[in-house]
Amino acid sequence: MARRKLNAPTSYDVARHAGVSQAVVSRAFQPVAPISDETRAKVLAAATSLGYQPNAMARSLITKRTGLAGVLLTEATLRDTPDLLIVLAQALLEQGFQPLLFPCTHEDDGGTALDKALAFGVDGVVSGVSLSKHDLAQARVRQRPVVLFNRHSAEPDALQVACDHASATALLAARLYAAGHRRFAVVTGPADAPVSALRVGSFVARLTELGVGPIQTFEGDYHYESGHAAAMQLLATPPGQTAAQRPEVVFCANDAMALGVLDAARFALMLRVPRDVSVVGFDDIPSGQRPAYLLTTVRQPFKEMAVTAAQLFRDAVDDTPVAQPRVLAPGTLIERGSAQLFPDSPNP
Amino acid sequence: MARRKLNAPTSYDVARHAGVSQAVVSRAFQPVAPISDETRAKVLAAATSLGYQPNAMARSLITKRTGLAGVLLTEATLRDTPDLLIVLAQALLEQGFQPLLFPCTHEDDGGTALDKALAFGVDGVVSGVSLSKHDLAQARVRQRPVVLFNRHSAEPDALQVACDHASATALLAARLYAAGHRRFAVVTGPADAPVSALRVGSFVARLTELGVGPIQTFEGDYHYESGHAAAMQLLATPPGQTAAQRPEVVFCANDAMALGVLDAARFALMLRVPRDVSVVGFDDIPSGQRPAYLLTTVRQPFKEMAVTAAQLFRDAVDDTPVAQPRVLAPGTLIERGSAQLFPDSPNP
DNA sequence: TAAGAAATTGAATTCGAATTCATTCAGTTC
DNA sequence: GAACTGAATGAATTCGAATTCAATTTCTTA
Repeated sequence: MARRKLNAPTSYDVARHAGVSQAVVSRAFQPVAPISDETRAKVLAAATSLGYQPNAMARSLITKRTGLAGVLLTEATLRDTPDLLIVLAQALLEQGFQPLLFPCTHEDDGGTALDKALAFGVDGVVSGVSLSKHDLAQARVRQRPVVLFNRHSAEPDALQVACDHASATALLAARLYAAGHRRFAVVTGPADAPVSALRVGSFVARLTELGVGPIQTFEGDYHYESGHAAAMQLLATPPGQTAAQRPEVVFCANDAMALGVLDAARFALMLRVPRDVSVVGFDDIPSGQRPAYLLTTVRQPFKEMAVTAAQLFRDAVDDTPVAQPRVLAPGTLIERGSAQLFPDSPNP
Repeated sequence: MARRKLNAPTSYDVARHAGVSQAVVSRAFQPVAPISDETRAKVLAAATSLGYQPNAMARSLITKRTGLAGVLLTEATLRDTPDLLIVLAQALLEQGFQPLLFPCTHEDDGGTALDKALAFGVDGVVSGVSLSKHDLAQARVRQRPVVLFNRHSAEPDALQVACDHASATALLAARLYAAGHRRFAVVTGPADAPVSALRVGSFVARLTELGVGPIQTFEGDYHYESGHAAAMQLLATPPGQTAAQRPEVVFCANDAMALGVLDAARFALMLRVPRDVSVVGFDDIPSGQRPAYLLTTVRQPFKEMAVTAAQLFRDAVDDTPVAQPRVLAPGTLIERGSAQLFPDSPNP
């Protein structure tokens, strides 16, 4: 590899310029170090006049710190909830870490991404994709903390921040049942999506507890289109069937699919929502909030979750003992117009 | 700073394990280097058995390469067009660079972000925010190439990939004029947004050429809400005015605002779109494609732009001379249902 | 078979900042 | 004024891999 010259001044250049030793230049750039105020001022002046910035690689080589936070997220997450990346990046930045992004096409790309992140020397990782026991062990050996974001690990001392999907959807199920609904359908995310399993699993479990019979299931892929397809299959009234067999409620593992269901119901199947069918999603993405949709859904407190995750991350990187290694943030049911949530409204 | 121990094996450990010198270990990890196949195999075997990965910092220190690409994007871009980040990240990854994200709250945060990126030792930067001549000069001195993405610089040899906003909106203006429209309004992005200036400027210029009189302007901020507010002001028929003075067309600098205009027109002002008013946006975001909106808009070829930008980036980092330092990608008018684009449909 | 070319190898050096440790100097204390 | 304390400083070392260059081995070729 051809050696290329960089015109960046080094600490020696600054030292010469300021008439001090290289060690003093290094000390001038540390927040607390044995150096007099006047010397530091002199050095800093020389540094700015030369346009000097400490070389990150040389520094990291000795401090074992890069100031980088590996951020592992699925492309689905990036696409559907871009706000998450924004608030997470902001929160990490606030704690002094620069986010190094590892977009994962599949849920099981986490291990590869983690390896790459460790190879880049990240101080730790915030992972919104699943990681195996083995992956986590590897990070642990390397002394790199991992904060799981909306993902779970059996390791007892794993750091994790998640929305309490299960409680929220159990509550939702109870609410819908209390409103008089008895025929339910669910649209799941991909089979390997842990969050979808949690949301749908708890929803179905609660309904089963309540004595609701078989629940139709459609396996989607988190995308709008699969929600649309799901509705066409679940809500169409085939010849020989009556509307009385149509599900009264379609619960979707995320908002993107719920919007697909809504559009299919309204524009393709000519159903009235929520009179003919109630549709509920999960996430509270912006487009669901618009008058064209008014989607009833569950909101995840991303901002708070991101801030918590970043704090956990920093504490773990600093080896500060953390009081609460697992944080569950409550989801909030957002009642808008796409679902009948009260028993008084007559049901067809 | 307390020195922390990392349990990662070094090249010396591998060397001892394989019975060779450290230099040979180093060579075993380079694609082309003076080393025999059997030695390399032996070293690689020892390396995997120890779980060795070359230390990125030590390597960068000497090669002056980190494999990092600084990615500067505004939060508005991240939020409104999350696909851009995904395709850009993928394209950079394909060229062997890991994206280091610098989210910018304001358009003029670019300089700060660039400084930080250089301090982290990125091999170069892809910037979706404006950078001053001074910023670009600094990157140049440090030998770090900058690829401007949908941003412009007066520097003759600046690398840039952009959508041809101006041509697309000029064409759009002509199409709308030809369809018989004469009363126009525009909703701009923030005053300091260069892309908005380009889109709206060219749209207005073309209309002016065609002899269209004064065009109402509303300064938005790229968000849905400001589009909604714009519509309430531009499209409401105040007492003493007639609908004949209402704009026939509202062109918005991006889709997010156009959706706000659409919703306000339909749900707040009870206007029929496109019969009462035509609404056009720019970007082609997913929600505009849905049956609930069917927004007529201009699509940017993000995928192609991202791939081109990543190739430019790699060539620049490798000092490969680039044939075409400035690439303009054409925007495509996507005709859906929110605008009357043909003269034959009668105008009120 | 000897001389020369080509391919491998390893010892030593390098990258640039942080840190250790010995040294110097100013300021106290008795 | 001697002995001591604490703060500031600089020379030397360190981090871990890549590279240089001289040394060695192997392969050609006349």
